[in-house]
Amino acid sequence: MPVSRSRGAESRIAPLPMFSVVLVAGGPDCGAGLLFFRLQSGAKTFLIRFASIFWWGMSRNRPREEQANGQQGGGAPANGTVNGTAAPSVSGVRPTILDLAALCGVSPATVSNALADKPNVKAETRDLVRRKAREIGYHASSAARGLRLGRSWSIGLVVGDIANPFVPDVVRGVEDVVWRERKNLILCNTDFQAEKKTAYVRSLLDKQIDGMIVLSQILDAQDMERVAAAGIPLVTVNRRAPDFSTDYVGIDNQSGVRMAVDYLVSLGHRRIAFVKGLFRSSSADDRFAAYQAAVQAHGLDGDPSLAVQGDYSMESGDSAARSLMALSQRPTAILAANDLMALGALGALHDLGIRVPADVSVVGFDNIQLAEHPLLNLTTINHPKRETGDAAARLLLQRIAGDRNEPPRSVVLKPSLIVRGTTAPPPSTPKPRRRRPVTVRGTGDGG
Amino acid sequence: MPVSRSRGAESRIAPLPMFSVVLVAGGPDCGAGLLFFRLQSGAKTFLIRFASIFWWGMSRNRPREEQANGQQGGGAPANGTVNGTAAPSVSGVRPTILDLAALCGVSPATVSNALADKPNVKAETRDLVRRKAREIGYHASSAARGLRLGRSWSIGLVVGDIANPFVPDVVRGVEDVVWRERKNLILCNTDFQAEKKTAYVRSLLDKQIDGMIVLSQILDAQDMERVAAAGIPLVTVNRRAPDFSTDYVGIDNQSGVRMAVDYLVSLGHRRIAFVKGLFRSSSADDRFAAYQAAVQAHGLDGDPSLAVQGDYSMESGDSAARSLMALSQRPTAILAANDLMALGALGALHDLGIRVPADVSVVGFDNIQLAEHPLLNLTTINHPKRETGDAAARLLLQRIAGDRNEPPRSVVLKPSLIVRGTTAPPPSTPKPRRRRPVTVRGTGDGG
DNA sequence: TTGTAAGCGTTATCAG
DNA sequence: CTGATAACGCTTACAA
Repeated sequence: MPVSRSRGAESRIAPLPMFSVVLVAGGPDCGAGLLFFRLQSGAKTFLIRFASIFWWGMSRNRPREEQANGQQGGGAPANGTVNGTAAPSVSGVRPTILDLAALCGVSPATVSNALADKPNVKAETRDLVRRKAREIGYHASSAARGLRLGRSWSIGLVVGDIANPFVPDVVRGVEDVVWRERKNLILCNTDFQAEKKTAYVRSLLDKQIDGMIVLSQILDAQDMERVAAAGIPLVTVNRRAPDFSTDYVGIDNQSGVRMAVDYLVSLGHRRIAFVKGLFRSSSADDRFAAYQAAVQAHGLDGDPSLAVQGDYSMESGDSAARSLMALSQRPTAILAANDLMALGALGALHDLGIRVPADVSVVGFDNIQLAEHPLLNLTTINHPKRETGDAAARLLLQRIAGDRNEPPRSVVLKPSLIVRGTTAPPPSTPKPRRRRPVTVRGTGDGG
Repeated sequence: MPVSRSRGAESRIAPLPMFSVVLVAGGPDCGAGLLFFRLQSGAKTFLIRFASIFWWGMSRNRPREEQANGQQGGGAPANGTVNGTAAPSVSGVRPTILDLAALCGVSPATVSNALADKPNVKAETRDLVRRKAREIGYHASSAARGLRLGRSWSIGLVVGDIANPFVPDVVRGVEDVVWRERKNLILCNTDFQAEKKTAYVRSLLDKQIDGMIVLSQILDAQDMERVAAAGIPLVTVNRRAPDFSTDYVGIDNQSGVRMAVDYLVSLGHRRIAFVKGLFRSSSADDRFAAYQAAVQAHGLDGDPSLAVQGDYSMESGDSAARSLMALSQRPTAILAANDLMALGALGALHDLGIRVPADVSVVGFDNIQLAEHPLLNLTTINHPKRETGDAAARLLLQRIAGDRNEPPRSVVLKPSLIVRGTTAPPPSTPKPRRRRPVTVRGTGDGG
């Protein structure tokens, strides 16, 4: 079927090979004559719309059984203009609102209103539009809609390293909430590189994202300013930006660490080592400060060599443990600023033939999924990861929907102590308070 | 500074509270008089542009030192139209190409060309435009550009569960490649729910994504058709869609399983159990089929009760191991279709007091990050995860850039055996072939 | 080398 | 209740 015959169309249809022509919508039962064809040629598909012809030849609400064929012969010039005569146009297969309007015999405005469930459209019309829309598979272009409305229905999620076991759980929480509003998630993995971070932020702003969540990192001042200037709501997670106050979700690191130390002390430990997290991370600072405070509060051995620097990686936990065990006066317990380092320490101790928890106790922070594996069985502080993502997303959505001038809100989640198998009284301690049975998921120590 | 004085603007500026007015760009050294102001009121920021006034009062390329103030008094009607007189317009803070054009004293077309590095623009002009663009922080709206060009510079990544430790590594690989072309990643977490999958696909299509990667799942026929009809390149990973041939990245499951079985046999095992993956997953099928083939090839005990169903979760590995150990004739080795199940099995065996590898050997598949932890130390088949993501993204980008009619390509990655501490000769076997030196520390003592 | 103008597909406004 | 129309911000023929 040489559809490409018509005059005005040739310039757009280009050299057409053999096409199979299939009626997609329209026809006797559709109220508007033969209208939509699907052209298939190999993998390529086009949708031909005779939208304009409809306007040209027929009275608006004429019901059906029109001359159901032969129309494609009529040459016609301009295309796209909804008024006068027009040629069939070949589009990249997506029907537009104009198509749908023509198909239903209403104006595009009405289609828009009908689809948006605006009150000012007759139920009958609305149903017609909806039905036809489904029929031809119409979906509004989000580019067009975004351009018009200045929104994009997507939110940017900036993470440092998605492969860090802590991160995906948070992402999961975010996704869950965001999905409920049918917004999309744009995942930005910065590798903690300033340049990549900046570039991603720019890209997100160009995309007119509705909002942004930044996980465990800070944006530099300029980026923050850009985001603020664009009026994009921002929620920071785990790490506050200095000098900028934004909505924030975090965890009470202080009380988390405190619980761990308290628990260790209750077991009888006096020399408790700490493996610090990454430099310049506020959560790392918080946790370390809390450790120091707790040590002081309990009047423990404040030997500064008990605090060693790590970087949140398993390797750093490994080497931290080795250096601690090399100390002339070993600690009897190691508290790490995250689970990965605690697991690293566990590995090192195992290697060194030091028994856990008989010789040394180990406590982590985060409670990543594998921490509960029977062979690891790590006592740790639970960081509610999914809840974190959930809260961040909620905060963001509220901010998007609501007043942007309200003061920033914070959600600080509560950590909890999860006692597993890597903690016990220190060696040669004349049994202190009774140790809880392992595997119990209690919080706080029995005391 | 009562900027809102001018006539035509009032309808848009709305009831303005106190604003602080800051000169952003323009001024004596900018070639176009005072042009850009930033209005700040509380958290809200506006950018005021006198773009049109420029057109109205001044000759085009007039250099500088114009009447540098007092312009805002002049009432002016229409705004946005580049010709005649116009009022200052208040936009949601983003300068548009028109602003930049006016600021540079050139047409928007020239700005566009300059920014796109088109050859037909004088170097001088190009540099001017670029400089000014940076100065006022101009960035093209991707909605507008996307609308015009029908692309979006984002690619959809459909995963089942981002929290599965296998997934983030693949995502990481994808992100890495995609980022190089400055495309964004839209993360779609389907929870393996058909309905969510469909909805996400639709949403992605609405967004005019440039391409799509589907990880470890299949889209139903209708979704596949939609994607194909929209002409969106699609790469499937780990799992082929039946009836649709697409670009594909996977791993040679067969040879992976074969390697594992061969290795176990070489250690002397004859009763090798298999923990199957999720029903209806092609990779699970492949791996199970490969197991069966290998068992047959080696003439091993084909006892069907040695094959138990799992679902890729740790729990299912746990219960699989328990049921296997409850058999009257126990296997001497357990091969699991993924690491999570293998780890679950490890846990169960530990619980049951069965020594690994002394009593039973365990082999996993995937080599997730924690498998190498000294306390787990799981012998496994490495699945190159990052490379998988990398390859998928490459394939996709090539397809996007290149001819979409070329036949689909497949990349099948090679697995490799990673011998760690969970494998050894079966008990009471009069030393078979020499066992490889166990490179890493043993495991399974537990306490 | 630059400018003009026509869209891309929506939705909001306002008029019927 | 429905329709015409004007944006939204950009790119790309085509014209100058």
